[in-house]
Amino acid sequence: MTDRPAKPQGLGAGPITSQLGARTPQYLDGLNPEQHDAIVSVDGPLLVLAGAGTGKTRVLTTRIAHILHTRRARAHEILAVTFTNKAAREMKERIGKFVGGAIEGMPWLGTFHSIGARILRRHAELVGLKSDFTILDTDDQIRLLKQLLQAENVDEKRWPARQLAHVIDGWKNKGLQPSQLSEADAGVFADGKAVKIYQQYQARLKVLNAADFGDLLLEGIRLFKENPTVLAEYHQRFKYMLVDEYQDTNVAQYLWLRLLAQTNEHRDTANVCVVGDDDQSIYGWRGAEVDNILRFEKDFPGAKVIRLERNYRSTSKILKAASHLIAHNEDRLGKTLQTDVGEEGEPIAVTSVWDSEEEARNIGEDIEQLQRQGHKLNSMAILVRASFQMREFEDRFITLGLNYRVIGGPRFYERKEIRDALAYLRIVTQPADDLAFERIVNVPKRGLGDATIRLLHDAARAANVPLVQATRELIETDELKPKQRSTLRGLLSQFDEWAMRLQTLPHSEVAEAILDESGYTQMWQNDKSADAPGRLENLKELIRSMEEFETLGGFLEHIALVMDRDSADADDAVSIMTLHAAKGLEFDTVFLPGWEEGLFPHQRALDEAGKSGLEEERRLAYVGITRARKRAKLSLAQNRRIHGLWQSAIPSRFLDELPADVVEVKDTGSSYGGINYGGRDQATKFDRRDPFESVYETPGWQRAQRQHKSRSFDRGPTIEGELVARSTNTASSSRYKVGDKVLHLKFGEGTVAAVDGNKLSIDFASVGRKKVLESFIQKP
DNA sequence: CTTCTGATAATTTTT
DNA sequence: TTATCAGAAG
Repeated sequence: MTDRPAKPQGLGAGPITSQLGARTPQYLDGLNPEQHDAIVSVDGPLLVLAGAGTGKTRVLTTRIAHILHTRRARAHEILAVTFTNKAAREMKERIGKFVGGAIEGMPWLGTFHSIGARILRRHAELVGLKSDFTILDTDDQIRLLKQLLQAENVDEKRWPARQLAHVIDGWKNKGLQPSQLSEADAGVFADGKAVKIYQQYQARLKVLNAADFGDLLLEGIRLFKENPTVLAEYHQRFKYMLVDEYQDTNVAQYLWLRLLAQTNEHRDTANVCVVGDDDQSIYGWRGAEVDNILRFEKDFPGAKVIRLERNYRSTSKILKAASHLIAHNEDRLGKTLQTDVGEEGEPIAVTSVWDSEEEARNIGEDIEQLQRQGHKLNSMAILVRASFQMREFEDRFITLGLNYRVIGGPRFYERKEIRDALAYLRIVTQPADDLAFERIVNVPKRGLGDATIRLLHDAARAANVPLVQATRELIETDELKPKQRSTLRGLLSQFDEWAMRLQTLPHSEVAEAILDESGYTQMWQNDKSADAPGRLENLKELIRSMEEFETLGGFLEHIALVMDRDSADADDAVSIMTLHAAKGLEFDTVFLPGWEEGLFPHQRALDEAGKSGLEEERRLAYVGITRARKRAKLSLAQNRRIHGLWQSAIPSRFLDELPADVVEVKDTGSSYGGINYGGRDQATKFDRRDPFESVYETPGWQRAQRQHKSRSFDRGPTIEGELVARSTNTASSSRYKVGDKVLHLKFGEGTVAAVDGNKLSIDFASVGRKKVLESFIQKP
């Protein structure tokens, strides 16, 4: 019996019942042919190329509903991976609607990391861990690496632990264990010691019974490779696999998936469906390989490819602008989005303003105006390239009394007080957790300083036991001074006491007691600083959220892996977030500020990844514009304060890449010059010049010239035929010397008082001494 | 051992 | 501009 409908459209079927095939299921109503095809093609490998706003999530969730409905597999036999918790949650909700609320049955729907952790815990002993291992976050990671660097006598100034963490993360993203690295891979870090320390780091993690984010996948790969029977178990379990945002997978994730999707004697076809959009790949810096999506057909021979190109979100003008922009990228599979909205809509507005303050003011006014016209704040969003841009908007909105909400700011669990509290919980449940112990031994202050800690460390290392164990032994000796000894003894007995209480009492209750009895709460109550009350509030919130979890372990897992922050969705508020955070969302009106060279495209992306970096930035721009349903409003500031210093900026090259006929340029009175579109007139491409001045004397031009010259000497990543403005110019020495008379755009005339590389101290006639960047001054 | 001070550095995106 | 860190003084 087949339930596959003959036609895409359903026949107005009634509610979904568990009876098979009686009618065309309702969930297949209202789909376009491609979507329908993507949903019902459940057997064999399938690649769905889903452009922005083409109903990707709908396809994914409906597909799962379809598999369930047709009884091809049961809920626990479907593996569905997403990148973010948000996406996972959304999918759960939507599937829940199809299936009628019984979502309990989708245990294998989640992020790569949460599913990786889940699998790893079941077989932890096979990779040298215990099933209750701790998941370390970046902070822990860095502190651990710091210790290892110290032990290796590496100069931390020159080779910061943070940087090493990046290097190691990079390896892990590529699926590389220390043993798979050769001398040649060591790179320059700390004179090639990186591999050695990576090895030590991994060993240390095992001792600590801990895994970092990368391990959740990397150790999973090792587990599957070394234990074919375990892998076979999952082969049997997962009848269908689905992957969201496939363009964002890194090598490790790819390997992990491929192991699970392997064909073998038990199955000759992999029912794996991946959904993605190469034009929305924006996580290359995190190790994502667009290649994965580009070579899917090779990996899975006979794979079916379906393109979703009908956009149900944006007006044709918005879509045209976005398509035109992204067409400048060379590395893409190529799609042609067509609008289904049937509305031309408003043109893309581009506003040039004097500085970032004015930008915030303008956008604030626009928002108020829209609000007066009856638009909800919830339907508007400001998407920035870098999080520091957010502050200006927040400031402005506070003075305006405009409701806003910041999405994806500092995560709840990254706050100091939360991490401290968690460390207490961790050390109680997990006595081997040295990192947690170190974090809280002297918080609040107990008179246990460096000297004492070092002693504990030495003892622990000598005996090769965790710190807590070493401490237990040390307090029985005279190694410690009496005062410290009794303090430590007291602390340890508290640990024991709390651990005991956890056996019988509810964990949230014990947690509260821990925070009180340790003096941690008191510490913040005594703190007179402005943010102390907020921190206490956060601690309360922490305890409250613990109540939702059955076990403490479950709660700790949630904290480690889930970035969920309760956002008060109920209020009407403008959203402020980064472009990265905006992926997958949509708004009627989208404000895109800061379209300036150096900020967007971001200088670092250009410096570090050259052309591919530029293309990724362009995809980011594409993502930004395609978030808009009805209105996209771009803006750029001619001056921006980067860190204390004013920098002048030139318009983003992306502005030149927009089709002139759907763009409407606005220029506020306070700026001079204008912007030029279409890029036909090269002389005015970076057009922000004083009308009385030659083009070739503008700072932007001069800077570009200088960069252009200096670049022929170093072989840093460059972009052919593009003039790349760099904000800093570390290599060359200054063109100026003390006593030179100079001219600065904002500060006017002045005299050079000191030269420090490319930074100059200048005494200005009008504003006194200021530090400025050489690139922003000129000879009068 | 703690606290204060001054200096210095660093500013993208995140599971 | 801001946060963080090291060093010196208490």
